[in-house]
Amino acid sequence: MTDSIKEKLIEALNPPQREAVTHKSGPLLVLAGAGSGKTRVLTYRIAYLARVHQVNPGRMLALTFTNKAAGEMKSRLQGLLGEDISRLWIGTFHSMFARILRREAEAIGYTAHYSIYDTDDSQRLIKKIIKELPAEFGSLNPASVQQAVSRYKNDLRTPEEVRDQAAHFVERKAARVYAEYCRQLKENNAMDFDDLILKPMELFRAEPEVLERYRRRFSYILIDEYQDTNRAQYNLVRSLVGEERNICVVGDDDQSIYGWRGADIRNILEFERDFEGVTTIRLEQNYRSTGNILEVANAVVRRNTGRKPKKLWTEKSSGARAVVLECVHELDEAEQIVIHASAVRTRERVCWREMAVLYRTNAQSRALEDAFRRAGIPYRIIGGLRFYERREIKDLMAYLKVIVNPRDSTSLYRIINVPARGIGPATLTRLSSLASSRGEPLYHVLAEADQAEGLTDSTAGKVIELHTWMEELRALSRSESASKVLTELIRLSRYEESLSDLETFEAQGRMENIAELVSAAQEYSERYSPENGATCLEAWLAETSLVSEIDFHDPEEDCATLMTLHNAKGLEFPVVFIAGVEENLLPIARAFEDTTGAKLEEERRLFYVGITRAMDKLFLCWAASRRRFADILESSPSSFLRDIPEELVERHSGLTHRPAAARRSGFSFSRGGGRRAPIGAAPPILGPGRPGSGGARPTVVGITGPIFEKDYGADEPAYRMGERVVHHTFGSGTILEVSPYSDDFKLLVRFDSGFTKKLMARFARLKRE
DNA sequence: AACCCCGGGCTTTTT
DNA sequence: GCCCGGGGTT
Repeated sequence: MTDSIKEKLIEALNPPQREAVTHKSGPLLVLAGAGSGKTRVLTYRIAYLARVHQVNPGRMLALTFTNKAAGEMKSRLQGLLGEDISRLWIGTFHSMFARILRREAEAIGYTAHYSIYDTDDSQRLIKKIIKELPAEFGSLNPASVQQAVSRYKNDLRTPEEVRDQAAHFVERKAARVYAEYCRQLKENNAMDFDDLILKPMELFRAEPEVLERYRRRFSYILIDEYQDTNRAQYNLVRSLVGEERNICVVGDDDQSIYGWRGADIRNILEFERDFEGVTTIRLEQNYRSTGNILEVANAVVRRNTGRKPKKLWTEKSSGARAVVLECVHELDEAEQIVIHASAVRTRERVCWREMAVLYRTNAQSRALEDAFRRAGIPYRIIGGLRFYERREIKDLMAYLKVIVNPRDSTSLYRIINVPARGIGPATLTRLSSLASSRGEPLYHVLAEADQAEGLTDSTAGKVIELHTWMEELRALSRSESASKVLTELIRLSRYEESLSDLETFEAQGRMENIAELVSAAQEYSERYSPENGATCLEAWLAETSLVSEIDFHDPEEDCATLMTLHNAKGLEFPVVFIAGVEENLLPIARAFEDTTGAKLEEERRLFYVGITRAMDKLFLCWAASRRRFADILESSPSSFLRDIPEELVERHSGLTHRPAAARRSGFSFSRGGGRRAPIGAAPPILGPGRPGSGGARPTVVGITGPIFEKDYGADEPAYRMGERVVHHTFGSGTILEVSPYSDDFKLLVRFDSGFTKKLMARFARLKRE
């Protein structure tokens, strides 16, 4: 019986993979190159331990970086282990330790209802602290202090250490803010992302028997993307490794791209020193990319020093050359990407979902997004302003945080006057001085607002009213689902009414987001099962605080994916475009400030990560100029491109044909012409290339026409530019702009009263004049 | 207390 | 070019 399972698990593996999967005990380091079957090794190893070595699944802890990676491991293990997977501890560092902290919070002076602050929440708190401190602290920038504090925490430095070691008075000031920040976090019964790693360490130090309990519990620890762990994470895990030293880490030093977040590449380079007698296994066979793509990747990363030497190889054929697209400016670049994406799709029968456009900074997404929308290509942007970071979502979540954790004054500050209910700064100051004089959290004194110094009866009444319905919601949350609490909250807070009064395009978008949040709550409430006595709302909040956009990435939907290079790690696509391969963008300008060259090497690894996402076709794009803020900057190709041997690429240059002045004359040089060639008539970009540069791009100008002159045909808008309309509150006006938006139209209307408003056609209920 | 206008800073990447 | 906060006005 066991033998057949054993056979089944190892038959699909190559020799080093098999060795990693069957390794029984003692420290194991798997250096897994891009696309070498890393996830397969991890999941098979877990299954093998459970089925062949009979390790109880409840005693294995598998840590990943993203929820997506954890989800993928779980779903693959589902097939191998069935029911047993529910007992495995698989999740991100942050979610696993958040879970442990919920159970043990009391031991370190928190309650199980603690709030989790994201970067934005932390920044708000820091900003408030800076305001409360003497005026000379006003020079501090909250965002940079937040970053510095995060860094201090990841490096395991206390506020006192930072203060005593401060080399500069700015740092001494930051240390002061850091100390106060820690104090107020605790007062708010709140933890930031870094605390989710640091507090368990504190817990284990304070309560050795708790540590012992978890150490005994996790007899096998596995870590994915080990190259991205920081010092704190490493120390935390090391404290959990038991006598048997059954720790298995899988990573690739060439894909370490989170140094700025405190990831310490030394963790992987020095693993062998830290765990004596470690077994090291290298996975160098790549199953993802064609030979050419792999050679491009190797050529780039080879330039880095301080890496473990390795060379990926493949049995696949060499495939097409990588295409270098030389563009005039970022709009041209976006157009070229659209053109080539359309051409590849027609020619190679690739669907949209098999294509990705990767870039260094989120700001680059706008031009790309516009081009995709104009061309009518379905696309999806991952990152940028993430769903849970939108204002209306954060507002509602802040209410919920206060309901779960009334000590969370930072969240209360956020929503006490949102929507406006007449509780302004003056009232807030009086309430908070009442709170501090009593040594109670702000929320507690809301009920007694009538006793606060200098508040009018009517203002105090408003405060008490707020407190009353918040208490109703609190009571509700103990027995009802998260979605019930949320819908009641929306009703009682009159949040939607405050938006719907506006009738603008923006307010409409916010209302759609709220509807989406409600359905997310409903979806969660349906699958919620009580755990550790946490209410549905608490559990939902805990989960949503730690999810990221990429976790919602639905591979079924036929959309092209646009995202940053960082977000692309761990994914693969048949066709990949990397946009903005320019000096000072990739590598980013700031990388040159670092004289050690370490930042530059990280940028190179980032480029390497991007290249190795591609399975069959790779496009590297750069533009000779790029709009940044208000002005246009000249740019030149990335020095990384020079590292790629000429015979591996094929160049498409539009530079000789495209005067830079084209930008000034409006949007595009291809607009005026009306030659309508089918998209499929693109130039033979996939055929044998012309080595060297310089060849003019044949007829590309001609084919841009139909893509950008999209006629709206069947969904012809009911409104036209220049048309005169009447709105029931704003009066008469003229339509300035009509643009499609999901299944509706966005209108820009200048009213005779002088206002210019953005409206959604469906809701504006305009009449013709 | 709410609204409006202006100026400054921002864009590196994220659990 | 956009968002936020500050300062002024209503």
